Amino acid sequence: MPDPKKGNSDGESGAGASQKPVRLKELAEHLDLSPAAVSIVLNRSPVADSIPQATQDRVFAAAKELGYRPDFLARSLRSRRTRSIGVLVPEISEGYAAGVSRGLEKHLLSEGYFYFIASHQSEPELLAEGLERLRERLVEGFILLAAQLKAPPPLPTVVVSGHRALEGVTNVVLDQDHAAHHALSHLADLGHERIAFFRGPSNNADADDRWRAIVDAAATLSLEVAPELSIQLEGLSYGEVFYREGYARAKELLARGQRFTALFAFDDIAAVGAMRAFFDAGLRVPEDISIVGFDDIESASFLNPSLTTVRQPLREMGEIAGRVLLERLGGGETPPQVVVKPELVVRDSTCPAP
Amino acid sequence: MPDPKKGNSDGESGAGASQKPVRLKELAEHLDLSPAAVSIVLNRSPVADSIPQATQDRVFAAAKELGYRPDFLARSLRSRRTRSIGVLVPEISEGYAAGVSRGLEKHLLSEGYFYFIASHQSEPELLAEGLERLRERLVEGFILLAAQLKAPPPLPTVVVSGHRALEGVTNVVLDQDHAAHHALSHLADLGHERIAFFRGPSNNADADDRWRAIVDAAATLSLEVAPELSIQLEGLSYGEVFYREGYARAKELLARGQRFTALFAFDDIAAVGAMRAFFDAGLRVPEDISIVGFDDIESASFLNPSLTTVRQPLREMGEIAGRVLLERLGGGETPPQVVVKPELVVRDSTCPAP
DNA sequence: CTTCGTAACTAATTCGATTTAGTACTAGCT
DNA sequence: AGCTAGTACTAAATCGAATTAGTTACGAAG
Repeated sequence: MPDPKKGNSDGESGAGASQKPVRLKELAEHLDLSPAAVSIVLNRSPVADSIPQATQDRVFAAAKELGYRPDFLARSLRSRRTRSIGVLVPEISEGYAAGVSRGLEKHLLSEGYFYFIASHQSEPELLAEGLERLRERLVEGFILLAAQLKAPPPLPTVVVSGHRALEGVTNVVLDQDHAAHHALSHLADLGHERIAFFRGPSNNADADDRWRAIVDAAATLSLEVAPELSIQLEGLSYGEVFYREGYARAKELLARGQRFTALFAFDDIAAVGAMRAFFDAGLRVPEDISIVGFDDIESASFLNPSLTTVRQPLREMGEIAGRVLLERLGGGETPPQVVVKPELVVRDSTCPAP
Repeated sequence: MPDPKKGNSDGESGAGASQKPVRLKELAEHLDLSPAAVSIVLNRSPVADSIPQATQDRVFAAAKELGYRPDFLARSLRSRRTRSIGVLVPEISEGYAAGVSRGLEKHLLSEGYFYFIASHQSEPELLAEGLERLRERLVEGFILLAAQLKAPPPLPTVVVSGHRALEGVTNVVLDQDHAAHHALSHLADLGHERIAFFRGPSNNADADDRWRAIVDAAATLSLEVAPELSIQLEGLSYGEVFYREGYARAKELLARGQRFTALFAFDDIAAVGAMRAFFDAGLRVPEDISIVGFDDIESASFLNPSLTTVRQPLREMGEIAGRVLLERLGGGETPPQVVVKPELVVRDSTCPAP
């Protein structure tokens, strides 16, 4: 006799009712076939060639009718493929990471990959722990943002803004030399000679390379990088806001009492903070001080004044990271490095030196 | 004779070498015990009481020595628990979603949960598909941001900014009435009578509720909500920037030629866009037009002028979402709604009406 | 001296799909 | 008739751990 569970002969009851999923075995019984046969058909495995089309059609029809979905865990356990990747970002927040993250989805989702995300706060221990925990979950690869890896990770990895060549790792990096040259020659053209610099925090993957590029470019342009105008930004403790750091360091810069007519900030966020500090000190931007940022975050063109900045194609870098990792996972070879080009976006925060 | 693979008798070779993981079976053989016994000890299952402490110590020591990590898939397949949750946000980007996302990690990671994240672009079909794909991956629950659910999802769910009461769903919402009242009474106190409004896009979960709250609050304060000053923001197509929408709608507002002295924008991003439009039209903020935003995004206090806004405790809302979901998953009861309070942050974008 | 109880385990099943090695049957060829 | 070659499948092993139902050995109680 029929037991008193709610009868649902339709497999696909629209409402989000949580009826228990159909299993391969049940589907097979329904079809009067073995689970093996059904699996073979559904996965279009090579052996399926010998199975007549009529049967195959029956199988697909029944699978659809009963709403069969292979169990992800069982399948992954067997195939050792999870179609998942792990993403570690410095901080889930505005600015840089947000820009890159937007690009990640593009290729991944359409290929059936999902990603776990977590933050590493620019701390090596957190990064290492994140890698380990994600590996336990059998992700197939990593995408890391602004991470300073010491050793090659155990899985295919793409690092956005990674400057160390490591076995099995593809670095997606901006051409920092071009970037620095663009920014500084723009300032030089405007007649700026006393230029202040925000140097990136030591725990930032781009900081050293960008600084080196700045020093090189300055030399080429016969500009001075004055130590008394160079400010080292500090990394943030968890949850702090980087705008504040730009603000504080700009105040410090002003307190030094040194004359300068322009600031090249490490990134847009710090630039915005600095701009605020200059306003608070009664200075005008750009009339008294020109500011060049870095990144071209979404808000950059809407600020007051709008921000002249070196544009990193953040979103594109995210897309590249996703695509390159997929290629790797698909067995393709990938280069140790992909270099993307920056672009100087001149807006209203720069003008000729006073 | 030993085969020519690199000998590693130490289980824990520091470098990220990808030696194949130790299995329960191997560990058991090493210990000269059955896999069952080892499993029982390691999981501290009740039956372990009858196993002498000495043996237990041996097991733990050996597990550590060999670097044994239970296979996540095998374990999950058996236990039907994945310690994963699914997060769907409107867009991985600056502003609202970034703020909330920052709060999510707090409780989840420390409890061993990771989350998949994907965007739903405020489109019901993408949301539904995301839910389905994530469910296939056997996430244990969902956290949704600004999602408009039609039907209750099949798993424990927390919706941040969800205004529909649904079975099994906890909504974390802002008290929109307080928010509207704060903002409008601030403007009323400053003598503003002709106030323009940006109404949220129809695909935004907060839009209707907030608009209703605004209309109610205006009535209470005897303020007029003039149709000719009310502008409907449009939802965005994939990848667009919301600043631009604020900018465009503000231009449209100006083009109507109606006098107004203040704007209450749907959110900070739209407010920033509008501010830019006003500047471009030769208007001053706040002297000619006061602006009140909504959210208090990270940059709000660093803008020029800094933005008066209704603060949503975004990060806290994220934390709450994570905590509440964990409680649910742990078997606890959770309320259908958690209401958080807004706060008016008065900065420099508002001043007495001209 | 048998029986019971318990300590200390182990064997076997289960989770749900994939995959390899077979098997039964038919058709064709000599 | 006997043999091969397909065709259309199925049975059983596998992935790696968790769990239930036993099993063995030993000491104590009757």
